[in-house]
Amino acid sequence: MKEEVRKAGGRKRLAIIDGKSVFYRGYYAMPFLSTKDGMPTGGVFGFATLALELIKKLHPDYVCVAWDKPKTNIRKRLEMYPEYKAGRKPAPPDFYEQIPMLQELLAAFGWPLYELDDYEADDIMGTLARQATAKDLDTALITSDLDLLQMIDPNVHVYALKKGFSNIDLFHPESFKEKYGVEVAQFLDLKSIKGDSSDNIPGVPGIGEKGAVELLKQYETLDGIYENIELIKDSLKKKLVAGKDSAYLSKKLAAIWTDAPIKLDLKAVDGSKSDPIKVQVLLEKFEFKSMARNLPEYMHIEGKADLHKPAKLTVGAALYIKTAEELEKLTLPQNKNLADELFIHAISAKSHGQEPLSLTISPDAKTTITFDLASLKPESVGKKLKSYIEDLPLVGYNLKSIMQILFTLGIDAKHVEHDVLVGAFLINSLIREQSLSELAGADLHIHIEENSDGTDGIGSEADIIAVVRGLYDLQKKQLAKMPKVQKLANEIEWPLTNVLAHMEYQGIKLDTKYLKVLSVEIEDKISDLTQEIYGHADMEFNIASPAQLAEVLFDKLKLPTAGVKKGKTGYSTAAAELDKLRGQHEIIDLISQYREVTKLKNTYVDTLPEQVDKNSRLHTTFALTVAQTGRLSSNEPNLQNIPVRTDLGKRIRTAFEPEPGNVFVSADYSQFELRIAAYLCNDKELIRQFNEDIDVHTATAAEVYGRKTEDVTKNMRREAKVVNFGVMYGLSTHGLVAATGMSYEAAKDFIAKYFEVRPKLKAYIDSVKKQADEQGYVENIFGRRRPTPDVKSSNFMVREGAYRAAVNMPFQGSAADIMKQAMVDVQQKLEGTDSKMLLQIHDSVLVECPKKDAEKVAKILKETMEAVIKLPVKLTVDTDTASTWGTL
DNA sequence: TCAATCACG
DNA sequence: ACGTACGTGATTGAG
Repeated sequence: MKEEVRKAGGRKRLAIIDGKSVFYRGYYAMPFLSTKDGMPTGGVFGFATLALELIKKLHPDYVCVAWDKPKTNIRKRLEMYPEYKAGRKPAPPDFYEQIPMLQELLAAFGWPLYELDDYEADDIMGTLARQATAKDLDTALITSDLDLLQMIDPNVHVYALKKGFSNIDLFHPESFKEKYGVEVAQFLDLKSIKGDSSDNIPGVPGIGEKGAVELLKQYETLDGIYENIELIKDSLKKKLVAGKDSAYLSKKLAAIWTDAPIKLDLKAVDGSKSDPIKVQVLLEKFEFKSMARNLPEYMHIEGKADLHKPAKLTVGAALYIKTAEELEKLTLPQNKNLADELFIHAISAKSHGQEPLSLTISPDAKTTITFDLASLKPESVGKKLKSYIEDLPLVGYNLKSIMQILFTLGIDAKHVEHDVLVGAFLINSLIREQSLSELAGADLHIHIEENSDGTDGIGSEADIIAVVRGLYDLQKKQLAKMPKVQKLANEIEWPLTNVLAHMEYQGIKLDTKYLKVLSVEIEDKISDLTQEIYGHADMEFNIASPAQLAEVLFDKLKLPTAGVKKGKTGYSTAAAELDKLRGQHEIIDLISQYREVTKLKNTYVDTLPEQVDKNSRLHTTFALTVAQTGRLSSNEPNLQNIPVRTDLGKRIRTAFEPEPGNVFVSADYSQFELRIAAYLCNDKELIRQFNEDIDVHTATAAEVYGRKTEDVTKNMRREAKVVNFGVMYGLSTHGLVAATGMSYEAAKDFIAKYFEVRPKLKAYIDSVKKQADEQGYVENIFGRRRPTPDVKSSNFMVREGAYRAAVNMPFQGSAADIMKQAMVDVQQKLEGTDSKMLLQIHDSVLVECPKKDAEKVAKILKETMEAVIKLPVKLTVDTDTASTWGTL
């Protein structure tokens, strides 16, 4: 495995940034950069770019920023030479406008900014560098001001910004000499002769860099030159004599003072105090999008491995078992006690444990044993390892998938100690890449080349185990600081792993023959619809192409575009927009039908049968690390969005069937999220209504309209229902209009009234927004966190969207985790029976069981799910039994 | 690879 | 002035 560059000798490194000079570079490099609101951001951008480069490349342990205090910084030098830095133009106003942003950014990085009266940034940097050397640190000075080159020594290097700001020149003693032709120690002498026009330092008039270098090569120092002045040829001598005072003044002026009244406080400059979330939030706010996206890898997250060195991994001796004899002879290493973790990894050619390839176990850091499952007999490996693996607490990456490989060996491992994939997500759900090598790179700073096929480039099994071990150690520390999240992991996520593994492995049977018949039937329907549509359009076109369809509707048929939404590519033809045109032309309804039918055919009827196993069962994968709220998601195939709303949809569901002699039992939470909302905001009236089985939508309508329950019309109830759900999504007036067709005024009134009736709900929503603002994340009942960086966005849409998502999280997320807990409890109750949980669809579960057990199972489901958590508001579960999924 | 669309909760 | 419901995944057309 490759390692990042490491500092020689492992000395700690201090980076001191010349804040203003870096800022200036950015400011002039990107003069027109600004946010959408017109706030100039060029300087901040430059600084941020450099800051991230710095973290990425230098891995500093300590960081601080030196700042030229405007006006007073050069007071002392002016006493010596009133012309010092004369001719400098004052910074333009939009430069200073950006300073508050810079300060915010520095606060997020946790980097202190030092400025002093009478001392320039150079002096502050020089002083701190000297003190750092005394403390045995390496120092990196980051600046575009070459004066600092005089500070270079074996422990102090200068990183000089060239044009732009990601282009950096490193100066150490050798490179300095190479570039200037003199030693670092001669820097001041050089400058005292050649001067510096930018600082208005005079030097010796008439002698430039070339002449100065020649003189210094011969006489070494300024003093040396004047001591030997008689040896110098006349023309040069004349200039030197005339400029003697000027030369010595220049030397004094250019000298950096290393005695500034400041003390290097290592605690104050500790670079590990950076708050990556805050930094990300700010970068988003400043609209440095790609910078914000590419951040986490470089950033130091509390508890992570030190940035300057990759985590130390111990790669154990690898034992490879590939023959029956070797398996026979193997003595399994005994753990000292049963509490010791067993690290485990397994690979199969296909998902759900099919065609297993290898299994690796590692009881301690020195030992890894890999079993070649492609050549060994599954039963013999299972026999050897079953009780060993089942008894030990397991640690691995994606244990849900590993468990299914174990199933093929007859091993049912239930004891999860920690899963580093799920753990990484619980700690920070914003991680984008979740492969083991990405996690190793981002969190352990171990960089692994990806294989060309995109698989993990981690070579041997022993390496994989070492990485898992490293991530486990790290995440344990991180979770120790998030006790609620650790509890959530222990009590819900880890036990759920085995439950989901069984569900995925079990699969659900599909009547593929029936779907083939249905497919043909739909084909006829589609060709009929197609011909009719072509007839109306008086031309043939691709109905499935929104672009072509819009052209036919709005250009050819001249349907009115008033009120129709426009996207980037033109007028929208989405169902909601087509609805607005319904009645204007017969073609609209035909297109809607065409859409429904082709969608269902392409997505379900034709594709699901292709995905069944040899027993005609479909195996989905439930993802634990996708949905930001903590919900499960389902993919390949997605069995959480099988149609149900239309007739054709229900017919598709009938293709899902139990084995002969079995039935399906379903159980779903009624008004799941709304009940949780009632609890979370502690609205006594809403809680009462739920607990007394009152129809909450009707009751809400009655309250809002100030009527008796019996006077609530169907339409009023409908509106109330829309709002009841809408508030959990951060409903707006516009949204309500879109959903109900109410007038804008009526919708506004309704919402105002609604919150008058439910002040607690309003207060709760506001408190969640405040949390999102202030702590950068929101959490659900169990302490699961959702980071909310976008609430700081300066983009109205992004920001408001982030607030809505934040508000929704406690509702959707609490429901999600209650359901997960319920599944763990249900599984435990069904353990050892012939009843199998097959699917979870957010607020419901589907169980397959023998016909005779149906009633008993329904009772278990209802009782278990209702009792999963004790809340002031009652959770109600409805159950149903049927012989296909479509007839539930 | 992205945007649009639509299936579900 | 902006222009919306929250959370997903799969398919399709088009660049």
